[in-house]
Amino acid sequence: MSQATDPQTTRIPHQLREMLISGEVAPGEKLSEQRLAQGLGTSRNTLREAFRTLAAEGLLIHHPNRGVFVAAPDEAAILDIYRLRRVVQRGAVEAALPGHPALKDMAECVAGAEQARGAGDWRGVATQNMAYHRAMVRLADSPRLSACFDSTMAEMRLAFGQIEDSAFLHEPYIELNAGLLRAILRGNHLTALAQLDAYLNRSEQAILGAFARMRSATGSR
Amino acid sequence: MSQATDPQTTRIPHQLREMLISGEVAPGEKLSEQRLAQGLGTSRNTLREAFRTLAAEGLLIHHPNRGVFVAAPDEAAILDIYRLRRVVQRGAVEAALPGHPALKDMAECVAGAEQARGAGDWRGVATQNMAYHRAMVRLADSPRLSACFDSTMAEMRLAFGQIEDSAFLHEPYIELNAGLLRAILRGNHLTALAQLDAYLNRSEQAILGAFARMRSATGSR
DNA sequence: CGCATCAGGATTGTTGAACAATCTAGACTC
DNA sequence: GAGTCTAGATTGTTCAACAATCCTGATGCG
Repeated sequence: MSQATDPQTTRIPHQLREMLISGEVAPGEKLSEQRLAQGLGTSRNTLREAFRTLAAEGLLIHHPNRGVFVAAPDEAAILDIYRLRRVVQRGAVEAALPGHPALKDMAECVAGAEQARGAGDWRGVATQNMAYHRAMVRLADSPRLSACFDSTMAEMRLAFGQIEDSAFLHEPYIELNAGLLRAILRGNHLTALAQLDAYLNRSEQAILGAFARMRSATGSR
Repeated sequence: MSQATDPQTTRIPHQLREMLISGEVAPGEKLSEQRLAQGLGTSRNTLREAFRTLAAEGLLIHHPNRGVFVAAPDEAAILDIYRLRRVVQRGAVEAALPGHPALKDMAECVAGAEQARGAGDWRGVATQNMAYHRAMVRLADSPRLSACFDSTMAEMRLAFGQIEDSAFLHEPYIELNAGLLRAILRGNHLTALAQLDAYLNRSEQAILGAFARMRSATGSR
């Protein structure tokens, strides 16, 4: 999957991104230049270039003179992300045209999520759910908007990495996603928007709740 | 204004960004590592790190093994940017709450634009216009959404850098901006949305028209 | 004349070493 | 126990070098 085509310049950032969204490195963790460069088989300078790319995407945080850390979105970040989602995804639904290719992608994500649920693969459900929403944003036919939304969704992955990523955080949304898609396909934008709001509110609450439980379980800060 | 605090790591990208949005380097121009590093008083490696940051923001384009170029948004990019603007700015207007601090910023931009027009400073009018719209997006209270919008607006600067940046590309919008702000302050969201659409359509057409004239004037491609 | 081929030079990609600047951790003092 | 200080580790930054790639112009052919 991740082959060496252009090598290094493109491979290292890709590889790093994979490590981040797969949870191979934990949110908040410090990434040592020396150690990581050795681990990736590259030099410090090349790795630092990749750091800049990922930092600009919001996946890494650069503290001058202190090092780079895996982003660890907190409650404020979640609120921010959902404010963004409300704006972007509402816009996408309103822009939806019948027969748009992204609608097929969304349908496939719903099917894929159901299949993953059947296999008890909650991580797969989460992945399909994210793919579903990214496909939804593609309804707006704006690569720039999609790019912005995609990196925001990658940040969400880092949020999930901090909380217990259990089933009930994903299971309820399979049905909501399916219903929302049906409303869009039916051309019923009002219903679709209402269902989108319902999804976003419920999802946001669930994540914030998980954060609250984490705070009270482990040390406060 | 641009002093050396954290030096280098933050100064070089800032300085580069200034060069880009000020038009000191032309859209499409190739940036030689050796020459630019010397000009900025830094090393190739440090400059390359800055390149990565700016490339992630969309201001520079990185062609592997060929070099980095100043982004030169074309017609497709303009269409894309305006699709994004429609989604984001509509969302911001809908989210606007009475008394929001950004409303004062918007008012100041309108005043600033009128003043610049009085002085015949069209570049100043353009700057105030952009600041106005960025303030509008701040109505949504989402730093991430604002960051996305801000870098998109920076790209617009590069678009203007390619066309004749004459008065009529900016003058008409001072009034439209003022009217739109009044509608928001009045709490009349429907009128505000209508005026926003009017602004976006007119502005988009004007830019695309300028592009068309440029194409027919200079060589096609 | 147009076009393919092919050096040669220039530029980017990438690394390793080195040193300055800064931070971090642990020892020490009071 | 709190504050201070030193030593070590890490980041910031540069340089020099070489491999890989691209670009330019010259050459030769049809």
